[in-house]
Amino acid sequence: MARMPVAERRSILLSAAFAVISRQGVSGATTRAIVDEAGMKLASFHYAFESREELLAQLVDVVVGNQEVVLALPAEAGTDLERLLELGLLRYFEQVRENPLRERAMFELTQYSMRTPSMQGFAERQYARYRELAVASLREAADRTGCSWRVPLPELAADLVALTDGITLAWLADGDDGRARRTIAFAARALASEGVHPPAAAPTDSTSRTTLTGTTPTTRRGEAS
Amino acid sequence: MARMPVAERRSILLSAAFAVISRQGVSGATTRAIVDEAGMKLASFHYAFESREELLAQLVDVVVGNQEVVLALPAEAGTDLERLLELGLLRYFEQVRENPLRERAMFELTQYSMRTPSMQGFAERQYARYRELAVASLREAADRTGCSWRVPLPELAADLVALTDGITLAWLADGDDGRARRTIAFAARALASEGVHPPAAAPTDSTSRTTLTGTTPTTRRGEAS
DNA sequence: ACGCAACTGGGTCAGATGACCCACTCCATC
DNA sequence: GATGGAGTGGGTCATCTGACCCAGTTGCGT
Repeated sequence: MARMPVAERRSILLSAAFAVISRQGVSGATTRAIVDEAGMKLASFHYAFESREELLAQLVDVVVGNQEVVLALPAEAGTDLERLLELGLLRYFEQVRENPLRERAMFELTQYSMRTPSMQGFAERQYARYRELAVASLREAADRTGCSWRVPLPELAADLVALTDGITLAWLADGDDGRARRTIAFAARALASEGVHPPAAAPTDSTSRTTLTGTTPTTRRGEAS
Repeated sequence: MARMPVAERRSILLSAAFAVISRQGVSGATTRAIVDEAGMKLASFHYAFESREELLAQLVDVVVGNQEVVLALPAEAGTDLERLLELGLLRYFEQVRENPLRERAMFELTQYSMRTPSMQGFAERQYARYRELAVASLREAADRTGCSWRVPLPELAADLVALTDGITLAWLADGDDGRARRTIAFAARALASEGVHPPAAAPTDSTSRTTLTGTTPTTRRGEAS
């Protein structure tokens, strides 16, 4: 109803589309359903976007850009690496629990793009982004606990992404909180066992294992193997 | 064209529907697309099934029943637990690689059922089935290597399912074989570290850890973590 | 051979859907 | 306060879709 710049209208439509998709799936996100969700008239849709497909393509872009969590590390200093990872995963899980529809919509969009020729590459980009975020989180977790990783970080990031995906999917399917939390404990254990423990023991390498104040020591390691 | 009993017609239509879904998604599996795939006329569809929805429901049942692999243990006796698990996961992965469309269709059906009220419970049953299969595979893997599990088997099965799901999903998204194999190695390591090693060492418990011929010792343990 | 019920073909129908159109109405600017 | 274009409303149109129908055919048991 109200007059508004195209940009804002587009953005509202994108949000509305995401909302509809999370409830009805991509195929349920018809132009009419979307404008209805947005409280607009059908004509406004084609004023803002060339076509439904164009909106979907843009939505996919926005969504990849906005993706933020794979592992949500808590602010407080955790005790050891495993516990820190577990807390991070639990926090991620809480986000999923709070907003399951969001996750469903993400899976929905991924699958849609996987079988839409013109969107080839989106799924790839999405997972690249997930791993990128995972790398950052894992690096931070190691830094904070003064650990370092035995395997290349990007590789471990892929493991983390696989675990969170699997945990999320299973939880969306059966909603079993307890199981999800137990799997998270397993995931934390598994990931932490790829880390080298911090206690001021024998420095395994020639590098002079400096302070462990939590900021500087980048803990880059094992880029081979 | 040919005359055939309803049962066979139904089964052909179900296969055709699965094929269409793997290519076009559930929403692309219109009655027309399905009968086209099956080489039938539209009327035959409604002769065999009440409605499209009924076909979809039956498909979902069939598919859950046919589900077979989560971990495909090789026939030859593996060396140690980790290696055996890795080989099993690699074999599973080969199956996925050979038939990616099948996996896509499975995810598609899962998501469809998750947001279809009348099919609530399918996703749940599907994951229950996965875990059931995983339990069997893990038990066999332990038996074969004379190991036992430190955590309850059903719990470990959930971990395995999460891992295979995550690995499969990531591979479907980016098709990176190397990464999938590296994540599989990680998964094998992680799972194996929940097993108790076989070598004739000190029996940790009072139970008289009997033979390890690979059949009888059920290796049930830790039902209480 | 014959009857009849299982099965098929080629249609119809109503509703949904994406795309699009054009007369109208605001509002900012001059 | 005139005016031009950004934005809106209420349609239309072709196509797709699920459901359904009914006159015909064909194979099987008798």
